[in-house]
Amino acid sequence: MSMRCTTGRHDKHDVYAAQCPCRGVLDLLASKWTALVIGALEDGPQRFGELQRRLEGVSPKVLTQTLRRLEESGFVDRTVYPAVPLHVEYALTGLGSGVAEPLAALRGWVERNLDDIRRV
Amino acid sequence: MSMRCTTGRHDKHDVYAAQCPCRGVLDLLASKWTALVIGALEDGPQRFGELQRRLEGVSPKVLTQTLRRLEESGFVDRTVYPAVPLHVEYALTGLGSGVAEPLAALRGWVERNLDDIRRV
DNA sequence: GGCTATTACTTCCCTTTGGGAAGCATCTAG
DNA sequence: CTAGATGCTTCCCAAAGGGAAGTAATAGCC
Repeated sequence: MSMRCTTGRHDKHDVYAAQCPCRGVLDLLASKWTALVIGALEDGPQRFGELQRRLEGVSPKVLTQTLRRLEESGFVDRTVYPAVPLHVEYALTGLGSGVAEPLAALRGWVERNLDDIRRV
Repeated sequence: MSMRCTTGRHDKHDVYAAQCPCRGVLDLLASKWTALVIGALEDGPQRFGELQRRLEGVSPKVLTQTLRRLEESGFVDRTVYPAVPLHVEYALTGLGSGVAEPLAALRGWVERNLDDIRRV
C-alpha cells in the first residue's frame, strides 16, 4: 500500500502531493537563478565575483540568497580561503552535479526554441 | 560575429545574457507550478477542476495565472465549450509537449533523489 | 599615518509576486 | 426559488525580488 509520500521515508515520492517535501525542493530547483547558478558551476568551482559577472544582472543579495539555499540543501559547497583579499569558492557537490543535467536540458531547450515562443 | 542575443533574431541565444528574452522564458518555465501544470497536461487535455485536484494545494487564482501565462507564450491551448455547466479544457501545444520533456526530467530527478537531499 | 583598492557580502527600502478566503456569473435540476 | 456545479475574479496581506549603498578586513602605496 502506498502512502503517497506523506510521511517521507521509503515510499515513492510524488511532487503532486501537497505534503511531500518534494514540493519545497522543486520550488528551490525550479527557479531562474538556481538554474543559472548550477549551470555556471558545471564549469568548475567559481568565486562569488566570477559568478556575479557570468550571471549578468544578478544583484549580490540575490546571488548570496541563492547560493546559501543551495548550500543548505546540499547542492553546493562553500569554501573560504582566508587569504587577503578574502577568497570564497563555490562548487557543485555530487548532488549538485546530478541535478545539473536536467537543469542544463531546460536551459538548452529554452535557447534552442526561443524563436518559436510567443514574446509577451 | 556573435551578438550574444541582444537583438533577439537569428543569433545564438544565451540565458546568461541579461537582455536576452531567454531570461523571461526561463523565469516562466523554471517555476514550481509551471512544472506541475505542464506535467499534468502530458496525460492529455484537462479541465480546470481536474488540474486543481491533481495539483494538490494550488489555489484557483494561482492556477489561473499560471495557465494564462502559459497560454500567452504558446505552451498551452485553452478551449471553451459553452455547454452547461461551462466546460473549459487546457491542452499542451506542440511547444508545450516539447518543454514537457526537460520538465519531466526535473520532476523525476527530485522524486528519485529526495532522500539524499538535506531537509531544511 | 592616511588613502585607496579588493573581495564578499549585508542592510535598507520599495515594488512585485505569491497565496488563501471569499465572492461572482451562468445555467440546470429539484 | 433555492441549491449545486463549474470556472473563475477580487480582496487583502505577507513573502519574495531587486537595486543602491554601506560594511569589514587587510594590503599596498604615498
